[in-house]
Amino acid sequence: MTTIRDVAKRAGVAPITVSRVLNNSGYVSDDTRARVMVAAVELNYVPNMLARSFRSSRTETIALVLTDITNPFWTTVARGAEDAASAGDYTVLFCNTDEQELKQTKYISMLVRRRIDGVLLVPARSSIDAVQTLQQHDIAVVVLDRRVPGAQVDIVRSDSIQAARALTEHLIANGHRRIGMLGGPQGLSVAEERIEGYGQALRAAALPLEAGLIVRGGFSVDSGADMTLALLDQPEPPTALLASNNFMAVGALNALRARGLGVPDDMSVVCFDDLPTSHTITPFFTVMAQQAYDLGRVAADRLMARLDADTELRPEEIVLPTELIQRQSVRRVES
Amino acid sequence: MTTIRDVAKRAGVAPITVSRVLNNSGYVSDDTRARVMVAAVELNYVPNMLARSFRSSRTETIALVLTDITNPFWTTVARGAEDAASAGDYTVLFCNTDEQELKQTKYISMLVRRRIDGVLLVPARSSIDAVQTLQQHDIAVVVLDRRVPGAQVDIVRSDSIQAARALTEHLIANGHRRIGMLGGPQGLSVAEERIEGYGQALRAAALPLEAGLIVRGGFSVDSGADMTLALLDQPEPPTALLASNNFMAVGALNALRARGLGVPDDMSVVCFDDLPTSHTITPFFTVMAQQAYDLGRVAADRLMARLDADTELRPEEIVLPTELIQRQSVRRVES
DNA sequence: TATTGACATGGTACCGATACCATGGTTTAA
DNA sequence: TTAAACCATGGTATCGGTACCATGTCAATA
Repeated sequence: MTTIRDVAKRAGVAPITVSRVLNNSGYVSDDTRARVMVAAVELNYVPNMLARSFRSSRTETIALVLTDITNPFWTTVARGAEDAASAGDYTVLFCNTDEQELKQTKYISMLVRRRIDGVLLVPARSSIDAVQTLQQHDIAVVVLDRRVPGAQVDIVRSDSIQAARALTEHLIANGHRRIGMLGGPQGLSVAEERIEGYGQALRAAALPLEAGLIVRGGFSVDSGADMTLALLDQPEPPTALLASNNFMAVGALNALRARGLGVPDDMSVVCFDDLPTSHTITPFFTVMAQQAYDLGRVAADRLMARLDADTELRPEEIVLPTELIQRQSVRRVES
Repeated sequence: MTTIRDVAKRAGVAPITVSRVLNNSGYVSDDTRARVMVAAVELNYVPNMLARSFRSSRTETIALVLTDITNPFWTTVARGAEDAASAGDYTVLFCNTDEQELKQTKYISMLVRRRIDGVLLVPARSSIDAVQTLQQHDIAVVVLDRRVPGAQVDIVRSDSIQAARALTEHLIANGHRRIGMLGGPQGLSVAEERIEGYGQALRAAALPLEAGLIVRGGFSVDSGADMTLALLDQPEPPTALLASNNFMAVGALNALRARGLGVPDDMSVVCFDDLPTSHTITPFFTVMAQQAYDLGRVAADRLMARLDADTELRPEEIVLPTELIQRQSVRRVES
């Protein structure tokens, strides 16, 4: 394997000069630069990033720690982050936590060992530990999608309260009075906020907030189905459901179908997070779409800004808008 | 930042002994091991993988170079690869080529600079260059999904010819005589093989192979729509379509819908690669499903076997079975 | 008893780049 | 004219681990 020294010898300069040429740092005359370039090409020189990173302690790598890459919402976020990082000459490492704190801890410690430059983190729980561990090791962090109480950290997210409120109001405007809420895990900020927004809309419409209409579970198809069945088994079931994400909504649909109920005829269903039109054959759900691609892109840009900044940046909160897309899963009822 | 030397000093041993403890290599007495462990914990020692990788020239990292992570087929492959790699203590780097050779070249060169241990490669074109570049730099390669003519390399793939033949036979068995083939890009082995299997089925059934019924394009929704329109504009359009992947099939559906044609009433449609049930609300397409998760898992396992092997392994071809899943997109016609 | 090999530990060099400092020459400003 | 600032290049140490080789103990074996 040819090294910087081989190139230096061939070009008749010192290794450090080759380094300067390759990194565009310091002063190098055009003549020397050309000679070095030629020598490098002739020797088919490939820089050893390990050596460079080791010495300079910059890996030019960031990590995206998220919950589940198989959810198209996160896939899109990942794509946005990768495109932005790639444009800034950073490489992205993806880590799936499956919403499990243990996996998250394992990944975080791996990232610290690797001396990664920065992390885009979707915290598995809203615990502050992961953020602190990273910050203690001087690794830049941008949190996505969720708040981390008490942490001094950048956050890029959508306005969940407002979005949930708008979705709920849409149902109310269509005459629904008993709306079931399929909530996310306890203690997760997005989950709490969506429930909060739901509550705000009910209060604003002077509708009763029934605890029995709010159920909680994970962001998965199975959980969505379970929660739906629980709501259906109530003495007075809701006429509409608000699912905290796309997978839950699909689960709800499955559960309703199993009970012989149709959407929207027997039950209206709305949810967060659209499914890409390339996947769903017939776009069907009325959804509150988050700008998934932008979420990833903006977060990556912020992280890189932080990495390239000369001075420490003040933590910032960036809130992206959401968009209500009306389709066929809501029926107007008489109220 | 505490180093191995700090730990050694505290434990009263030589740095190399600490290294032995941390890597479980060589002989270390239980007593010494315990002392070192304690010292490491007390000092909150975090190994520097950069230094280790630099010296040992093993990064414990593999890359998955694929065409488009937003296609759920590839997402699933990625998940399979990551789970397997993770179990073997390897980290995975994902790279999207979008089927563009330029991007692929850029990524490959980045991976070489990073001295990655191995690459799972879905070649953007069936060119041998990428494989050779990697092998020249002593980076292990396993090719996924596609053949690379002339390359001495492991391949993990499904049997496309057989699968396409079976799909076509399914259409023929349902009375279809004029079957349109939405083919993939020229020169891509999977694309060619699917067309080949289609042809075999026609020949076996003594049906004419009309060149006009075979169109080619990319593995995208838009391309699927374009190809479908081209077939519809023929003097005697087909009664069934075979799409070379899931996205093309969605595109076909869109195009048919735009022309006011229904599936399966006016046109039967089958395709390769299922869409996950968590995404599609109503599984609809009759598909030839590949074992996407296993494809990734098996490939990663093979790559790791290659990396851990003492001797050079002979290139192997691993072919995974596919499964025909019948749903609602095929209509029986009178023949 | 002598030899062998498993066990346990350490010394030193080195992986390939860059940080830091030093050295001249040339140009510009006071 | 002289100091300061810029330009161009090099020497050397060093980042934090591991490879390689050396050394010594002790039990098993011939």
